[in-house]
Amino acid sequence: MSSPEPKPQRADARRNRERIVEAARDVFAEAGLQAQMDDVARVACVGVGTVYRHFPTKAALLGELMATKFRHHAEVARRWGAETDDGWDAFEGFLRETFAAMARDATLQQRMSWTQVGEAVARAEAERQILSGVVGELIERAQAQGRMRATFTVQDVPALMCAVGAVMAARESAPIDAERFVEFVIDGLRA
Amino acid sequence: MSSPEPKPQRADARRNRERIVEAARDVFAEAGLQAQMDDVARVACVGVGTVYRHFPTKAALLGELMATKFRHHAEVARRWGAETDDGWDAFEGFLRETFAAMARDATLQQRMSWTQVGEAVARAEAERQILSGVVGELIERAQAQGRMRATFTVQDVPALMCAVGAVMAARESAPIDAERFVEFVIDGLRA
DNA sequence: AACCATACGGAGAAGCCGTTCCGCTTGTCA
DNA sequence: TGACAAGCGGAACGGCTTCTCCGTATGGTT
Repeated sequence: MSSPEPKPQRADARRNRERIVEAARDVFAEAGLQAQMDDVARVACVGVGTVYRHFPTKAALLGELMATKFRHHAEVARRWGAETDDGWDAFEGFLRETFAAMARDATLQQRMSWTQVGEAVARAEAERQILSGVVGELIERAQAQGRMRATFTVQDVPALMCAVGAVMAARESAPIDAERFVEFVIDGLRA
Repeated sequence: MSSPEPKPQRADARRNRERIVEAARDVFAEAGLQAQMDDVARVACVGVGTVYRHFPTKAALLGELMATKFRHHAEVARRWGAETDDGWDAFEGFLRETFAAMARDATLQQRMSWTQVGEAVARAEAERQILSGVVGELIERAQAQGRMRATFTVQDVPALMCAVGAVMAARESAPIDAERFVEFVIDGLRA
């Protein structure tokens, strides 16, 4: 339908795209949203022009990062769902692993609810829905087995992510124990 | 020692300072941190120069806002502590009232963990410590009466604030039910 | 009323940052 | 190996925002 063969990319172009995404992940993780495109380019050892060839705007680059993140989280959820029979254990495993991943680039995670990032999130909408579906199944199973609060729903997951992300991001500029907070959150979900 | 009589301010200056703070509260609450100093000036019906006369930088203005907020929260905590004998009820009342206040200007609250805001928070450090002291007493009482988890400490309060603030701020750009989240949080603190 | 220190207004300087543009380089394919 | 499309680099543009500067206005005081 859309593009049967979207045309092969030149080898260096593919390599550069890769580098840019990696650099962006590092740079945004460290400096937050106010990191500049020039920084991304420099870290990727590439000109700004090249960055813009691959991602037409900053939001597009951010969008790619978010999509990647959602894909990764969905993968984690799927794995726990497949490997663990107990519904609650699967969900708890997923949550802990995801939170740990967030700790690494909490800054980006926190900013997901931003003005400027609104557009970026929109670009990752497909991935977000997939993630939501997978996690929803985990939750249903845990509740069916009576080990999770019945009032908790998939719609609450973004709030959780948001909260934990904010706490982790804040940790850098304030003496906050994010791990303890995570324990409170998880405890609060048990039946 | 420092300034026995710091010199009286001219009446118009005092009036303008007041106006600026009020305007800043409104403007930042509505547009978040990216609101401009010009906006504040306009809403205050004052020139930018006047804003800068009273607050040498944007961070200083933000700092004043935070200090006010901390003072207010401390006042709320004191009131609940004085009027309510049951330790848990006092703490819960304080939390709920504070969260409700945060809902009104969640944007500002969330951004408290920012690079640029780091400086602003530093300027409100004194107020933060006072607040911390008052809330600490509430917590101790609730725990002494066995109605609150013993593992919870005053140091965890910023995390709570941060988390709830983030969720409330995110609500504007995503379908998140902040009230439900607040219930989870409070439930998680009960003994 | 007359004086002047204090305070005001707002144009614009200074600087930051996303994005564009175009001359040059390089991978690819015949 | 030569030709050319695809891709690259990075100077510079333009918009936006914080902060400065200084001529003007005004509250307070004598």
